[in-house]
Amino acid sequence: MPNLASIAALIGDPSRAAMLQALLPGEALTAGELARIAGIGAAAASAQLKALAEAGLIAVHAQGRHRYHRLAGDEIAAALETLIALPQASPRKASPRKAWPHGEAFRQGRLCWHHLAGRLGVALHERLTRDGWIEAAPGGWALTGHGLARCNALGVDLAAARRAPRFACDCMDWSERRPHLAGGLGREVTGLLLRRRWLTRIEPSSTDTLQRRRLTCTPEGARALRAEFGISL
Amino acid sequence: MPNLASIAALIGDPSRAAMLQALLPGEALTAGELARIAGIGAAAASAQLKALAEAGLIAVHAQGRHRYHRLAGDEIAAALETLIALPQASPRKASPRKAWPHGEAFRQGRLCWHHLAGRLGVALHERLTRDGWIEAAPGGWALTGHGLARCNALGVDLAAARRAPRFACDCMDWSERRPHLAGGLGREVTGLLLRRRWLTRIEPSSTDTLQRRRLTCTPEGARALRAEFGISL
DNA sequence: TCGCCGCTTCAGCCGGTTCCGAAACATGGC
DNA sequence: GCCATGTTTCGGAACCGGCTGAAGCGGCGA
Repeated sequence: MPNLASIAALIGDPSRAAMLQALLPGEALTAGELARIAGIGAAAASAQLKALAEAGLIAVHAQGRHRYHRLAGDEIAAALETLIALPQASPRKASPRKAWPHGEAFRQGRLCWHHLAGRLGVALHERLTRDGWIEAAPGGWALTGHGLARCNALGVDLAAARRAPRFACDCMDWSERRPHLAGGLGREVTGLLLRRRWLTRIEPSSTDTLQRRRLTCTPEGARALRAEFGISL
Repeated sequence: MPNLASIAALIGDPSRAAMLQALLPGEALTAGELARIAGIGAAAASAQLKALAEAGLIAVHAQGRHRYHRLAGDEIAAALETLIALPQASPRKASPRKAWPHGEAFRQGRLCWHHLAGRLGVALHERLTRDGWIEAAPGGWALTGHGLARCNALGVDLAAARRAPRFACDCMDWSERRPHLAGGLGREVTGLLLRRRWLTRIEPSSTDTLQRRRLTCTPEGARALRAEFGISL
């Protein structure tokens, strides 16, 4: 019952919130990087990261003298996005559908955890279900025979996708209010789109966490998405 | 940018979190009631409620010497539910699909803000879209001609529904991971189901916020839902 | 009009939390 | 083996935020 307060309090600290936002694109960052992002010393960052890990919000992976931190799962990322989207959703003066302050480009395509979100993500999800690539299964989605063939043809690493805690499930898209594809399959498909440069990070080096997550479609990507998935922008 | 931290901090205080949870069923409560629920004095409660109202999380309605407080919108309720559902979603030991601690009955049907959520809510949403009661519209859903006729036949107060900030939109259901119906229409339909006693609150007087939100289907309700909506449990 | 009740404001206290610096530990390169 | 780098632990100080109690305001009923 005290879950709500304890978890929200954990997210509510400015330093921890900055770290969590920095992890939203899905990359794993070291303790030092996170400390710099949050603007605090290494000692303080260490303590905060320990608290986040103990609460199960982030996962830690030690590699040599570095410790890589990443969000613990899709649900965490989705919950963070929901909270970030909240202020927009409280229309003090009954302003209907106020423009998202970070611009339409952010709405178009972005990384949520490490799968595709925004209009592109929702469109992809819709095509996969409607064209029979995936079908409902206990706890999420499973590939159909058709989907299996198409994924193999595209070069999606299905083995990696199956190693994820969940193979394929929905993740609510706050900007579109419809689900997009999450889980291992969502991650692998998104990775493929990025590797093929059908989608590109707009400002991967930006210090602004929101900007770092923005995705855009390349010209060849637009053609390929139409040919492979039937998505037209 | 500091939205995440400020909002989460607001929810993160134990007293405020208790108040917000108490408001989740959608009822409006007075400052005194909320103070008692949170276990703090009237003075402290007043300050906290002021902060929540200024942040746009709750709406206040003065009536005589009472001040009624309620959640400011569907999005707020949905975000709170997402956070409450989080701990379940962090499988420390990779336990797949651990049972929701509050039991299956909570998953079956419940109030989210003041519309129907859980398996029943998702089933209703699916029938309404699939049977052509509602169709996609800018910012949410609109009634079709068919849906209009059916709602009028059932006695749904559409005028009240249209007075809501949004007529009909999706709200993500964390337990089912599919959308259920929110907005004014969602509220009015749910109100109708409760008035007709097709659904009933299981323990409306419980002090446990979660228990107060549980809904169950009466025998006649099961028959009616099948006849009117084609929903079979 | 008076008194009751709900709520708000104000001052002051108290507790918790976060931060930094110093030191210790661990790792990897030379 | 030694040093540089990354990270954690410890102690102490400062800050912030919430709570209580008393007083003030406004509505309601007698």
